[in-house]
Amino acid sequence: MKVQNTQVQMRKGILEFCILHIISRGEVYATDVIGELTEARIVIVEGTLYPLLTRLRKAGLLDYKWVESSSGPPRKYYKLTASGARFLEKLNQTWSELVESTQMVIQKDKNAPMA
Amino acid sequence: MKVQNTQVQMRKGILEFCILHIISRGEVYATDVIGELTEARIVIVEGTLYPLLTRLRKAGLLDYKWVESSSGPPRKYYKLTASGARFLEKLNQTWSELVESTQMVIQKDKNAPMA
DNA sequence: ACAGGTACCTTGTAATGCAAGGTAATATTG
DNA sequence: CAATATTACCTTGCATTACAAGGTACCTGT
Repeated sequence: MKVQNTQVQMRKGILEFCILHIISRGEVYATDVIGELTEARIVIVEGTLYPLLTRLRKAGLLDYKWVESSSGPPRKYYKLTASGARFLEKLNQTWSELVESTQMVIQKDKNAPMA
Repeated sequence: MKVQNTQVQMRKGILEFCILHIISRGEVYATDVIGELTEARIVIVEGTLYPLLTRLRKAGLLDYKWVESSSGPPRKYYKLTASGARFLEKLNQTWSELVESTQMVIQKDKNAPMA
C-alpha cells in the first residue's frame, strides 16, 4: 500500500474545489490553472484537468470563450456561471466542515478533557 | 452535479487517514470507530468501513484479535502494526501539505500582496 | 515547407465511498 | 427450550474521479 495512492484519493474532490476557486477570481485558461495549482504545490496533469473542466462546463458551472493568443494557438478562457458561484459557496462550507471534522479526529488525544 | 458527489470524493483517502488515527490511540472494534467518526461528524456506513479495514489489514498496517463481548457476539479489536504507525506518520504529512496547499489556493485573493 | 512550441482532447485503468443485501453469534423474551 | 431481537461482521456491484498515456490542432520561426 502506497502513500501515493492515499494522496491521490485525498485529492479527489479537492481539485474541483480549488479549480473553481481559481476560476472565480477571473477568467483563466487551462495552463493558467495548472500554473496556479503548481504554485500552491498541487501538481496535476492535463489528463485530469481537461475532463474536469469539461464536466464542470457540462454541469453548467462554467462558461468559456475562445481568445486568440499572440504567442501560439487560441485559448479557451473559462469563467464561473451564476450557479457555478453558488456551487462554490457550498463547497467552501463542505471543505471547512471536512477539515474541522478531520482535525477533531486527529487532535483528539492532544485535547484530553474534550469529552 | 451535486455537492454531495464532491463531498464523497473529498472524503476518499481522508477516511483511511482518520481511521488509522483512531486505531493508533488504542485497540478498538468497528463500532467504536464508527462512533468516534460520527462524534466528529464524519458519518460513514459499514459497507465503507469493513472493506477499508480489510484492505489495511491485508496491507499489513493493522492486526486484530477476537474478544468476547459481555453484551453480544464477539468483537474484532484492531491495532496498528509498526509499519501501520510509520504509514500514518507519512499520511500526517501528506494531509498537512494538502490542507496547506488548498488554503494557499482559496485564500490567495485575501492576501493580495502575496505574489 | 518543416520543426518546435503551445493548447486542447480522449480513453482506459485503478481505487474507494456508497448502497444494498447478507450471515452469524449472543442475549432476551415468551 | 424455541423464537425473536440485538449486535457484529461481511460482500458485491455501482458511480465517480485522478492518473497515465496517447493523440490532434494551431501558431510561430527558420
